[in-house]
Amino acid sequence: MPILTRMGDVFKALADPTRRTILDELTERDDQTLFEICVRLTSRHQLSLTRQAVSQHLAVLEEAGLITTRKQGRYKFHHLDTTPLAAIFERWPVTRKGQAP
Amino acid sequence: MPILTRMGDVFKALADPTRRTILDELTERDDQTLFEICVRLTSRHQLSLTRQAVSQHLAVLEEAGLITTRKQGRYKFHHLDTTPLAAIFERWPVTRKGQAP
DNA sequence: AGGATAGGCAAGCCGTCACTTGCCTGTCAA
DNA sequence: TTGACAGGCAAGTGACGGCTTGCCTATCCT
Repeated sequence: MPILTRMGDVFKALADPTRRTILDELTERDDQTLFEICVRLTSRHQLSLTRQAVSQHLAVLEEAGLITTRKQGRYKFHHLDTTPLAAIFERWPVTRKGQAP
Repeated sequence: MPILTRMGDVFKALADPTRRTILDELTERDDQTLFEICVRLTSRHQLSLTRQAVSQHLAVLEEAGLITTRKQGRYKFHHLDTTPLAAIFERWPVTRKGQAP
């Protein structure tokens, strides 16, 4: 798994609303397993998805560098990593009101 | 054209590499017309696209609130607006090294 | 050992999206 | 006023993405 992820992968990963919800879930509670994420997606976000669907979403997020995984026994924990998002602001600086043009 | 744009529209707009290149082009030189953007996409980014293709891309970007348009005679100028990007960081704070956990 | 649990692999379906093609509207200059 | 220029609308096509289904591997607990 390459440390340097392509910028397009980050945007592609963020393009799907389910994947954004997964990031929300990991923001609130980090280092969850695949099944934990499945359960919380259905119980808290009214999303009924197959385990494989969530697994594929997690693969996309990992390829984008937005999450890292850690295997421990038969469990695989998913850790949120928001550092790739910083590249967005370096590319297009956000102009807030009161800033110099 | 609503001022409040859906968050999903922003990510959908950023998902396409051509649209990201258009944002780059407007970052470097703001308030360009459709034809100017077409020319600069082909001459500076080796992208050969139809005028309609670029027009549709601009429509997506405008719907996402990332660009605003201003009609003047038969010209239509496109102005970059990066303020919708700020919502990304408010949603998932970027943790840089040296920050408190 | 053996069943239950956590996860992976691969093929197939269907909707969405990017792009093209063709034609139409509005504006400016000679 | 007529042609050239800037842009818009709409239908059609091909490819990619999200999701499912079915089956397989690995780890843990009696």
